[in-house]
Amino acid sequence: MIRVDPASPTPLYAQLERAIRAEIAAGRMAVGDQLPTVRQLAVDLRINANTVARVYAGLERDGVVATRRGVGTFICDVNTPPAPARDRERELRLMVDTLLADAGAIGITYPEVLRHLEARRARETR
Amino acid sequence: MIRVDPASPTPLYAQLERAIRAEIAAGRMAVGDQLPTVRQLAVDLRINANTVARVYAGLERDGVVATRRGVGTFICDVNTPPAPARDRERELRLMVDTLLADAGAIGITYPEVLRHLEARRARETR
Amino acid sequence: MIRVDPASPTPLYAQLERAIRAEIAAGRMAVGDQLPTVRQLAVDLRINANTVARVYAGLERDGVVATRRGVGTFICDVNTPPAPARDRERELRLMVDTLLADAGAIGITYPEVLRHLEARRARETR
Amino acid sequence: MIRVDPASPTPLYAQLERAIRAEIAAGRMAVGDQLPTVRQLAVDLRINANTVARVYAGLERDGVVATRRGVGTFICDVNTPPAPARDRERELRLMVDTLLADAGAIGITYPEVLRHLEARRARETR
DNA sequence: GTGGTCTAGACCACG
DNA sequence: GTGGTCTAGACCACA
Repeated sequence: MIRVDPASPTPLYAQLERAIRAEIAAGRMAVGDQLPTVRQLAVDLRINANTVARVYAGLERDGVVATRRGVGTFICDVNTPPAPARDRERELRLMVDTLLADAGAIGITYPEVLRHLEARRARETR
Repeated sequence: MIRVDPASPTPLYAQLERAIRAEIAAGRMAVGDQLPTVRQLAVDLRINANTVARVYAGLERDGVVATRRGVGTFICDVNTPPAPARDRERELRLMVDTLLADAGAIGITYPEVLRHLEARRARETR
Repeated sequence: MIRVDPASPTPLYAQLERAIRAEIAAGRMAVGDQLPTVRQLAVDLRINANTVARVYAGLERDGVVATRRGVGTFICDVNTPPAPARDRERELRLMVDTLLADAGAIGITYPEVLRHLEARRARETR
Repeated sequence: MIRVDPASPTPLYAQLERAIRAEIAAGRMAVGDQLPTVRQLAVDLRINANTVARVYAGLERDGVVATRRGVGTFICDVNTPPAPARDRERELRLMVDTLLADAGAIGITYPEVLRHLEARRARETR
C-alpha cells in the first residue's frame, strides 16, 4: 500500500510520514494495529532503515504511534486535533491549489480532476 | 497568482516550477508572454532571486521559456508533452490520493473536498 | 583529467559540463561509474561546490547521470544523441574555426596546430 | 562572415572579439581596412549596438584598430605579440583540449577531428 | 533594469 | 560523508 517516489523532490521522510498518516485517517489502520518493522518497511520501500526510523520517531513524538521495545510499533491515537474552521478552509484551499497545479503541470484540466474525484465517491468511506 | 509555501517539505524551486507550468497548461500564460522578472517574482514570493533564476533556467533547459539577455524571460512553448493516457490516469490517482491523505490528516473528509472542488468550478477556466 | 579555466569568458559550469560529457563520449567514463564527489571535484578544480552541484544537476536533468541521495552521482547514460551528419560536420567546422582563430590570435599557425594534434595521436584512445 | 551565437554560454562580446581577431589573423582583413560600422554590424548580428561598440573600444585599447571620428574604424595593427615558446605550447595544448572536449561532447572522436583538420590543409594559407 | 555567474556559508535529507 | 536547498551579496553581460 505505502509507496514513496525517490525521484520526487519531496523528501522521502515527508512522503512516508504523510502516507502513514493517510492510512490512519482513511481507517485502513486502527488503534492497536502494528506498523511494519523499521527494517521490513525499509526493505519494502528500498530506502534506508534510518529514514524509516526517523519517521517512526517523529510520529511517536506526536503521539500517533507508540513503540514497545522488543515488540514493535503500534498505532495509539487516530484522533486528528480538530482544527478551527477558518484554518481548515484555508488549508483545504491550499491543498486543492496544489492538486490543480500538479495536474495542470502535466496537462490535466480541472474538469478531469473533478470527474476523477466524483468517480471515487462510491469507493470512499469517509 | 503564483504562490509557494516555505513551510512545505517540497522545495521552493519545485513548487515554483510546477506552478509556472500549471499557469501555462491552464492557458493563463500564452506563447510570447513575458514572465515576471526574476527580481520582481522573488520579491513577490519573498524568496531569494537565485531560487527564481534557477527555476527559469530549468524551464529554459526544457524549452518551455526563452531568455533574451537584458530583456526578460518569455514563454516559447506551451506544449505539454502528451503523456500517455495510462500515465495521466496513474498520476492523477496519485495526486488525488495525496490530496485526500493530506486533507484526512487534518480531519477534512472526502465529501468536504468534493464540495470545495465543485464550488470552484465557476472560477476555473478549464 | 578534467580542468577548467577561470580566465575563460566561457562560464565555469559550461566548461565543466562539456568536459564531463567529453569524458563519457570518449569512453573514459562508463555506465555505472561514480563521478567524483561534488566537494572533491570542487576542491580539485578550485571552484565552489555549488558550481559543481549545478553541473551535476543539469546532467541529471538530461538523464546523463543519476544521483543516489547520500551515496553519490553515477553515469547512467552514455548515449550521445546521434546528431545528424550534416550538423556534426557543421559543428566540427565551427569548432575548428574557433581553434584556428584562437591560435592565430596568438601567432600560432595552421601547420603548428596540425603538428600538435598529430603528436597527440598516441595518447588518445578514440 | 562574422557570426555570433546568442545561445552559446560564451558571452557575445567574447565571441565577437575573437571573430574579429581571427579575421585579421587569417589575413582576411589587413591594415587600413575599414571595419563595418557599429550600427551596421549590430544589425547584421542582431545584437545591441552597445555590445559592438564595447568590442571595438576594447580592440582600440589594445591598439588593434583605430577609430577616426566621423569616418569609421580601421585596422591599424596586425602584429601578434610573439608569445614565448613555453606559453605558446601551453596555450596550444589548452586550445586543443577544448576542441577535443567540445567535439567529444557531441560524439565526434579524435580521428574525425584530425581528418577534418588535415582536409583543410589545402585551403589554409597560414 | 534585465538575466547570468560565482562565491561563501548555513542547514537539511539520506546512508 | 554524500548530495540538495536556500540565502546573501558581489560582479558581469546585455539592452
